[in-house]
Amino acid sequence: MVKNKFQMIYEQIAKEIQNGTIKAGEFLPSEHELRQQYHTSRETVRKALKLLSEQGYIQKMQGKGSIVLDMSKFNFPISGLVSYKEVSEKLGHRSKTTVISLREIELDSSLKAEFYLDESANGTVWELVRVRDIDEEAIILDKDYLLTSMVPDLTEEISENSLYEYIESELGLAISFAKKEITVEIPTKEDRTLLDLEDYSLVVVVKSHVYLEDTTQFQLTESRHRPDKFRFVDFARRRQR
Amino acid sequence: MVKNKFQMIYEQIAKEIQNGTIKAGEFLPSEHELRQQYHTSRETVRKALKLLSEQGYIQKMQGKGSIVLDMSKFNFPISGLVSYKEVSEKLGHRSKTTVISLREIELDSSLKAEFYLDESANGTVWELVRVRDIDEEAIILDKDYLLTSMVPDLTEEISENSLYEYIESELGLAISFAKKEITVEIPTKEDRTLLDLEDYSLVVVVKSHVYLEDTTQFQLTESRHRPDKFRFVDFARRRQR
DNA sequence: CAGTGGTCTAGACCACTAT
DNA sequence: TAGTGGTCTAGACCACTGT
Repeated sequence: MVKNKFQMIYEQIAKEIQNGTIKAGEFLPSEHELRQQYHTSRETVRKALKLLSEQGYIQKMQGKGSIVLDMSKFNFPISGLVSYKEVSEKLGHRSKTTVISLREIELDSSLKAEFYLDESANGTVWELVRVRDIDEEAIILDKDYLLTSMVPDLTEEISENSLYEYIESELGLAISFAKKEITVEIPTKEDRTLLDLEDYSLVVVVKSHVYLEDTTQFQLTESRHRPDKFRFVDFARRRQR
Repeated sequence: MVKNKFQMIYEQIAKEIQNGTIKAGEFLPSEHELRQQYHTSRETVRKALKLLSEQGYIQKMQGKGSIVLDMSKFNFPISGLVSYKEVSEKLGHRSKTTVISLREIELDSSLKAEFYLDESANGTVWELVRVRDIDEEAIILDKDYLLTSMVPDLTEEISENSLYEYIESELGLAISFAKKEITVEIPTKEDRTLLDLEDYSLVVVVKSHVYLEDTTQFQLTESRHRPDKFRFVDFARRRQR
């Protein structure tokens, strides 16, 4: 699957930490030892350790070694661009996705602005509206806009499964980065109609601009959550100053 | 200040991007050229570019080069562990911090759990309560808990300025990483008393567990925001699968 | 094809931590 | 002092992009 040596080492060690083969609080073998174990150079080992550190698996300490962190304290960070399907599978939620509507619409001014397109641009986007049920309650309203120029064929069936899977595996597009913005807003009529909002007077809105490897923006997602069920967890490292 | 070559290169290029010396959509010089410009090796150049890429300055494209991204689209991500003072300075907000209370309290069960301490542990923590005014309105309630064993002396004066500055510069402690959690809750009486909540029936709560380089947890922060003023922006890259 | 970035190597020297 | 991670080097080969 992945052929890079440093990715292999990363995955191997990550697995050992998840297994409990190496426990929180213990030190990894030194970079020198890992170099021998994996028959590789030190820089390659260090690339793997850098990844582990960024993902919150380990903490590197100069002069001492790399200690394994207790990731159970961090319970599943949702950061780092993961799709709803990937997250909910990890959590083992009883979730269901219903496609409310899927249609091709003309780019209007507001969409052009969101896609940073020129006002003179024209074309169409897919507008996809989905509701996520968790434990039999309609909790999340997902509104997606995708440029039809990049995703020509989209069906309700694909939308019920994972968009990302289809885009990455079938279309071969490489999703690279995103800007996410979390705000709190007053529910729209659509929110009230489609979600089980109970008495809540606000919804949490996660707006994402998603970009491909070639820096073209191809997706805009607005994820509207019932506030009591919303939870965002992030693991962040402080940059050296 | 920073002596590492790759950090210097990173800062230099970052500055040129912020200046507009290199504009969004343009390509950086190739790694080969940068190596010559900075009289260094290619791996060192690559370390700098890796950082730029992680921070959202550039996008690397194999076979083509490194293109400068339009960061104005991302307007100031707040992720990556930056203190309130650092953020509000960047934004140029008219903000004011008021210390409501600062006292030393015994660790109770709930705090021990938050600090992942054994139930048999004992000791004290600083409990610091501050209100942040933005444009003359009380918008954010910050509740901090710091282990007194690590931060023996804390004064109201320090608390009004930046805690992090004091901790890093004065105490020489190295803040390394944090877990952040964003949820939405019903306001407490304290929230209602101290904040200008208007008619809002919910507050956004950002809870952070902050760790030092040696992996000891030393701070717990609960930042409670009036929902209409809350905004969290994040730039995330998708990990290769 | 030439030019670009991606991976990997073997080795050097430095800074920090322990004993 | 020995062992650890942090930085830097010079070079090799590969994969991808454009012409």
